[in-house]
Amino acid sequence: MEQLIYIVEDDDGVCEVYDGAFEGLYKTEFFENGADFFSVFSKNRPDLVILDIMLPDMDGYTILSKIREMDERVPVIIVSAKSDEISFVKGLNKGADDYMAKPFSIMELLARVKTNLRRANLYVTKADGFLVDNNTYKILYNNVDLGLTLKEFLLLKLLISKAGITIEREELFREVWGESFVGETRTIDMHIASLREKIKAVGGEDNIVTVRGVGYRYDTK
Amino acid sequence: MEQLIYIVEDDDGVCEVYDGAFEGLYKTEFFENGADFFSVFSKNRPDLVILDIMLPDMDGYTILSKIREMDERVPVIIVSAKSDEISFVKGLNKGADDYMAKPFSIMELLARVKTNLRRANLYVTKADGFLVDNNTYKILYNNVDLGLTLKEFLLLKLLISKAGITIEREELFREVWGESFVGETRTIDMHIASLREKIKAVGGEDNIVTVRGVGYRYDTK
DNA sequence: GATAATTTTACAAAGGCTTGACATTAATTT
DNA sequence: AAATTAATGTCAAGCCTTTGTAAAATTATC
Repeated sequence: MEQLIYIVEDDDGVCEVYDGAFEGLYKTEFFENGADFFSVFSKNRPDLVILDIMLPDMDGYTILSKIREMDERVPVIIVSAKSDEISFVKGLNKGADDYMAKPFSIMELLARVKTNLRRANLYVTKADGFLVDNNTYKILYNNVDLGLTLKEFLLLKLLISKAGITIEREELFREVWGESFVGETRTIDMHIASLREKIKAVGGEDNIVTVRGVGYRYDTK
Repeated sequence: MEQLIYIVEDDDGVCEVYDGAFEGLYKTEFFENGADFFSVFSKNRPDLVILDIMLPDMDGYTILSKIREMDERVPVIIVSAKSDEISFVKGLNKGADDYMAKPFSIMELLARVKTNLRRANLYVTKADGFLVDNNTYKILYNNVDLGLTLKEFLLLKLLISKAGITIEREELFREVWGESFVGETRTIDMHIASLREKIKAVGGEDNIVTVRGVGYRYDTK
């Protein structure tokens, strides 16, 4: 699975550097400004974001906060010409995963991207045989497509990405449905049930654990 | 919940810097060399490791690899006086989560530690042979799952977290049940009883002390 | 309008929690 | 020291909440 990187950067020269560095390694998409970025990001999630903190239309930190509202986990590397600590610390506090000061070397860039991808994918790759493809919205188990619907995909992806951690029903609702928990309904259970069924259908074990009174958790073997 | 950081560093001056930076924030333990470190690490796991890559007895990368063999998840920040990229890339490839070049600032150090702890999501506390895992809602005693229900989990967690302090029945009720104390009932006693039973079942002592007329207290050995 | 996806409804099954009666123990009074 | 009182320990029955499941109803998609 080729990994996708979104790059928010308005300087063409710098974009070319990225392009050269990532060629053949990762798929990239470039965005000149925050608005362009979010029009795509809201629909499709990359595996990593490289974010220039100095942009024309929107403050980089605002973008970062918005990203974190929409996606808690996608790795964000912020890039800045300012090498002062204030912006560095500020970025990390706002939920950035890493920081690079311009100018940076190709090696440093590649190493940082690699580490951050490794980190983000740690759970996924560890999740015994599952492969989550955010581009196609498919999840494969031992290379067999589970044939999930959108809600099922989001739900299982969330569970797998937080493998080992129990996710409260309220949070599941918020993350998958984007709403706050609404009263009593069997919706979540329904989707869990079909996930279990579909996983079993391709020979997978049922590693989705019910935590009574709390929520669900995906447990690795 | 205080988090524990292991620091492998042979330079006393640098150790003092860490000490000052982390004071009151995190609990720290220092190790001068790899052998010392592993003698402790094999028995007790910290929440994060800071590893100097230049050590007298063992190559830092060897230590890193050994850590990763033993623990896939604990965040490791490598620190090096060499600011060259080779060691940086090498460390990241060997499974380090972050990298800092000496000299680094306190702010940078704290920010990196914070981010890495956040990411690790290690929400686990250890005390007195107990391991409270908020991710799975399990409490282990000597690595054996007590098999607690939710209420039992919350109750024991509360008792352990306030070890040595007697907690009034009213407070127990409020914290675990989320309500104020309602008249006379044997509910709390029941749960205490099953806790004692379950702890005994895995060979633990009964360290839950009844304080007549007040409440209960967990006493550390 | 047909098909697929999602939510709702209704009910069953499980599991956990509470209750009340009674036993036991500790503190207090006589 | 015995008696009294109050608080806690214990047990099992039953209730209540939560979850599982199937099917129907609704909503979205093409």
